[in-house]
Amino acid sequence: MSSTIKDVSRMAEVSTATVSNVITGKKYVTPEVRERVFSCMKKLGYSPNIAARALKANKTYNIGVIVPDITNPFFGEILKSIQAELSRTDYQMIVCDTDQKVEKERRMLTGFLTARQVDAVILIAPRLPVESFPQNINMPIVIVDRPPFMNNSKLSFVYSDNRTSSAMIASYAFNAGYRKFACIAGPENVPNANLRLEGFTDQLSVYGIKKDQIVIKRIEFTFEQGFDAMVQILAERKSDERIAVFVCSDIAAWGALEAIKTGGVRINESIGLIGYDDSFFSRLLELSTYQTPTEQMGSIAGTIILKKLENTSYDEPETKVSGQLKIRKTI
Amino acid sequence: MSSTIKDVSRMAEVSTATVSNVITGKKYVTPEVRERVFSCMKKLGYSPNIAARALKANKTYNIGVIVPDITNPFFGEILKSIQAELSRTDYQMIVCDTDQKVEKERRMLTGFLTARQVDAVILIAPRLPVESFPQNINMPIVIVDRPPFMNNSKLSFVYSDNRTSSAMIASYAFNAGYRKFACIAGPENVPNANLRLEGFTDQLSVYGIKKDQIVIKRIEFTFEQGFDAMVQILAERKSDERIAVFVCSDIAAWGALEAIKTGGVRINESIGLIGYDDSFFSRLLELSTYQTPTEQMGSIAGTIILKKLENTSYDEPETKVSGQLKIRKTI
DNA sequence: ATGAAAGCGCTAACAA
DNA sequence: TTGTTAGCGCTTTCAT
Repeated sequence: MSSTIKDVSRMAEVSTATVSNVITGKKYVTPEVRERVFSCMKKLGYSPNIAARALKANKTYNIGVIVPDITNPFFGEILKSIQAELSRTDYQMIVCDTDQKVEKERRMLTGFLTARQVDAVILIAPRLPVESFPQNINMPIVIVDRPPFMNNSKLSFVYSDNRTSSAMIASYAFNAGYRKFACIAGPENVPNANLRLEGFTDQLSVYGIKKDQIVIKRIEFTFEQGFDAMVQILAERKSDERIAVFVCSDIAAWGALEAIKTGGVRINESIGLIGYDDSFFSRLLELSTYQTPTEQMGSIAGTIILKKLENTSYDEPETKVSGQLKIRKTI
Repeated sequence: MSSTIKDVSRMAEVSTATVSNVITGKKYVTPEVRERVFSCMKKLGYSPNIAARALKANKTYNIGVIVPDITNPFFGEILKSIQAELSRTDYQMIVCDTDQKVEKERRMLTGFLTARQVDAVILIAPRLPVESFPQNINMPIVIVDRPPFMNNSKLSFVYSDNRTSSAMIASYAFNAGYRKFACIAGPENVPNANLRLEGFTDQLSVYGIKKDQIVIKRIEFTFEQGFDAMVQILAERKSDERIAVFVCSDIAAWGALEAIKTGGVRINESIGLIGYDDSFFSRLLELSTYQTPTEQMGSIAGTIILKKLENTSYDEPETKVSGQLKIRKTI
């Protein structure tokens, strides 16, 4: 066991209150006493017990962060910039990976909301349906990378307009001369995945291309499933048909790209490929994609959560950020 | 403010001790009382205050995890399997990214060791020099992906033999017909980086190739620096010289690969490239590399830390794991 | 300017 | 079987 405030007070021959005042600096203490206390703290290797403080102040200085997949650098980048923001303060992140499972997400969120182990929560790209989102929220929550879906003063959203950007993608592909389209879309329970599909197909309909003419595959956003979906598309394709494929997540687009290479099909001639997110590695693969500003999202999320924490009346329900189309070699 | 054990006890008309016994299940309580207590807990939406428990038990159920770069999927994979292990229990991870800075690492480690905010620490690929590693360690620590460097019953190491595997790489390159070699090595304060360089050059010396004939570049393990180092190697290379380049980290190898492509040099003919780690994306780039078993390391680290936590006499100072050479297209 | 003491919410030793 | 109570380490009010 290490030393307590009592040990310090005894050694410095003052009361624990005085030691506390020295530590917090909230009350004036004569310089000599302060010096004595400091030196005793050092001698004893004293440092305050966080749990005791947390109990007293009803504040843990922990922020729960729930993320779908920590090995995906897209989320890694967001996490990093959140931490960068928090590191200016005493707050730390408790990170939980849901493995892309709604059930785990629900359990973790409920845990955070009830156990008072954290002071606030940041939810990255959550999948919990609106209707089963907790109602009685007792701490600040920031939701990153998902369009606003409910109104609650505790809640803030940091997101980008996935529909508009997906429409841009459709326009680009059409203008590049493609007339046949496919979309490898995400799970139906990921709102952004639906928005991307809708933005894409709606824009194509403007060019007279009906939704039922578009090949649509629903997958989970993984490399393997992206690969498999593309294999199917290739198999169903009439020979020499030129298709623009919008894969709604880079990690799946990498899989699709691999399938194209494996299949010996010429990229950007027979098949045009465009992803979404612009995870770091897309640059290396020269994948055309839409760049979501991860760093910006993360740092805004961090800033908002800190403001909410220090000022309960702070209110910034929605922050929209935007990225840009990155055309490289695949379309 | 949410409800406390006192509220529950009042409502159920029992003492707080009884409520506590119901919760912990450590003492027998008559079924009727127990039911009554449970129903009151539910009615009040009660859940125990973690900070109070932590204070009482002197245990936080938090484990501090310090990682060099959370956006690097190599570390992401380790984190994920640590969390998978912890998720069977009540423990959670407090994740800190050091940004590859020794100073941040030191600060975070010291923080964890003193503030009693965590019950144990997992250090992933730490850079802190042996001599400045904390001496009086008061909680279990597991060090992942760094060779054992000190003896302390609180400390355990999970690592792989970087020297031997790097020697294998040298042998492979030599046997593939290369006679000119380069090594893009890591920072001098990363022990594994040195081991990789040594394993590589020592093995080459067996084939009669002296160290001063080998082109050696020291970099920080990033994409950009890998790129730059390769640009230099290419510039210094005599035309038509065939060189095998060992880049001691995949993330830098990706940069090197990019430089080779950009430079219009033929990979695996003029330049043979081999990385280290086998981060997920290396497969996509068809980079030859050495596969470090991240999942295994993470889950072993998790298991060990849990055992140490529940059984202070548990002692498993070193666990060595091994990976395998993955020869793909770049050498 | 400093100190005494209460109390944050919980658990556990001891009593009844 | 259940209750009373002390105390974990800290902060803060109220005295002095």
